[in-house]
Amino acid sequence: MNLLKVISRRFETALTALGVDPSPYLDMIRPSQDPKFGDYQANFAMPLGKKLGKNPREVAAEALTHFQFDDLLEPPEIAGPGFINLKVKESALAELVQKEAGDERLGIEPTDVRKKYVLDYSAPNVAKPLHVGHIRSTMIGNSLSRILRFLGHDVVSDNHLGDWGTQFGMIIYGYRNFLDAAAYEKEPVAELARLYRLTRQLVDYYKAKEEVGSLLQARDAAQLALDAQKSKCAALKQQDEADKTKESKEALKKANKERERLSKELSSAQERYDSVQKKIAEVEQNEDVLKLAQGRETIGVDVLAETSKLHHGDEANLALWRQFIPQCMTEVDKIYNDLNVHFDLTLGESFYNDKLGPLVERLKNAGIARETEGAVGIFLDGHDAPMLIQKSDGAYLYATTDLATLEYRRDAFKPDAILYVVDFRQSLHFEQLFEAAKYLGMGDVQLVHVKFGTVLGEDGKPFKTRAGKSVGLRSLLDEACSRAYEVVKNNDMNRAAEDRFSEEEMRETSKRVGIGALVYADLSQNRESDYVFSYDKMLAMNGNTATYMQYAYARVRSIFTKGGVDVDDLRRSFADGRNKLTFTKPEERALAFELLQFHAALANVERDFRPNFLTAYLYELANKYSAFFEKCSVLKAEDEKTKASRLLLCDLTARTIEKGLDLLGIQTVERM
RNA sequence: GUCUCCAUAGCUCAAUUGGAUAGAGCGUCGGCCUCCGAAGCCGAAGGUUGCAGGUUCGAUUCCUGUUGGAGACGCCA
Repeated sequence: MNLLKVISRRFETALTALGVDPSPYLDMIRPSQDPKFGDYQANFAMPLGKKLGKNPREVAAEALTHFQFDDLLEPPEIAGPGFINLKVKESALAELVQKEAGDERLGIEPTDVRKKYVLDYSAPNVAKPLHVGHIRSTMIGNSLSRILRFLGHDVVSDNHLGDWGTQFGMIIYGYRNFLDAAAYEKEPVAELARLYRLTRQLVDYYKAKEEVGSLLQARDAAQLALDAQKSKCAALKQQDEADKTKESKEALKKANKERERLSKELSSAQERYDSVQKKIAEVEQNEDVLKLAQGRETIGVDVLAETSKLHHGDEANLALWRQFIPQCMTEVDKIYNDLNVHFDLTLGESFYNDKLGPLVERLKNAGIARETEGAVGIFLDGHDAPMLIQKSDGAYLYATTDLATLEYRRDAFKPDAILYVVDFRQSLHFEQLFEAAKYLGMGDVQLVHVKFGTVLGEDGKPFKTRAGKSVGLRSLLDEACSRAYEVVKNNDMNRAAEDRFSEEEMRETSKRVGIGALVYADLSQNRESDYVFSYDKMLAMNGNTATYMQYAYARVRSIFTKGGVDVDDLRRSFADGRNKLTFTKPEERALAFELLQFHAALANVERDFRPNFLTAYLYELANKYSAFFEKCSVLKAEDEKTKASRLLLCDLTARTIEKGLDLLGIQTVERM
């Protein structure tokens, strides 16, 4: 039940009766930010008063004469410049909450504007291990998929794997040249990862050797420029001290700014130089690797050749590729399993391989794409550079696959909307892609780049460990579980011996708690902002965390266990009128009202594709429950009626938390 | 050089899209377990929302300028 919607509809009637078009004003009815202003507030009287040239308070009063409220609300109050404060009647509130408690779907009716969504998320490059950066796309997409489904939409989730790029050229090259057959026999995934890293290292090595000279020159040039600017600044400073005019001051300021810019340029040139030096040193200081490097000056083009052969249907390379893919996927799938992530489809880039050539031909023939400097591109309105869809060597690009994917999805699923849960740095690419989609006649499909920010290290740069390697998702998950294990075990020690967890229960519990914390930490962030990675923050277990909600849930469950409550009978007793929800303390009412806001929270998520509206709601709910828990004894309530009433609030709270967490991909535990 | 995004408490982040006194967590300080689970609760301190203008009944939110940070910008994905 979305109470706000009901109230909105009634105001729609009231405003229409006033003779105004209600549509722009209905959004101005919203939950109050402060309980002293009631439960909801309507803010339309001020702009409306302005428009009608009347006193806003009068407008409010007039609207209220047409507003039917007495079954739902206390008499509305007009406050301040013309705010209308609304408070839900206790009897109505009790009735609504009872209804939700008796409903499988917690009172949330499936939407009446059912849409078909294609949801594109996760999309890792399967040749490489997943790292911390992959968690955002994966978890945001996964929770959106669950939420949209629950709201009644049709969702096709598709994992657009990177299974066809240069990385496979690397692995194939590595396999042909560096394979340790015994290791491959024993642990194929680890060996493939090693081959990838080694080949990559050697490619980088020769590239670095090629670049090192010019990078050194660039650094020296930057140094010279900076030195020159420094003396210029010194001269200008002397000048200024002598003249002390406005002009001399300006000139000095400008020169100093330029000096700062040059200084930054120098450090970035230095950084680039150091980075290639390091790559060279890493190879040359390791005898074994150096030996492998010798005589492979052409490894860069050789790797590309392997990739190209694969793309052009070379049987030997295709056979290797078919052998590698499932091996690469075992580890990825294991992580998906741990994270409670599912896909309806997994159509990687390779799936579109044979569609690329014909697509480019069609676009050329239709005059949408044309040749430019040997390559083929689509020239788009509002963009200087064309979107290239074929390289001058004939190879296809990212954009080509994306266009082919777009067409395939249009034809296969006929979606109303396609959502791409992808890093914000690809904004421009999607702008171009969506623009190009119009040329393909897809103007009626809603295309959304659900963008998210970068995971940063403590230095404010995209996250890397000190060794320069990104934190693997596997080790992050393991760390999450082991930290949770400590806490769970510590708590368990305080229990009576006969109540303690078995080792297996302990492991399962700490897995749910640890991974829940990790997932929640990501989803509770506004997806558009970058965030700084920290183990302590990602794996925290108090405050606004999944653990807090899981804890609230476990406390409810423990009341039911301890009280020997038959939940089914409890629910029935309200349905058949034996019991009735009543509020004797303010904490009960506050909790009941919060329970009613679940639908609105999900609607907010749907509007902006932002799961953090749901986490914020769950936190608020668990918070209200904690206050209720402190102030209202359940099992030792004053009388049986109050006890039953409170038990129902507990039951609905637990179910709402469980459902809410489930929609985020997080599991609950009965005890923790 | 062009374009995009960001700037909120000591730190990390919110703020239901323009609403009333800007909220949490962590950290700091002080209270609360003979009482359904203290992974909790209650309270205190902490803010010129980067800066300067503008729009209006009302601005963290919209506009202009400015400073600082991040990112993207035809043959990578």
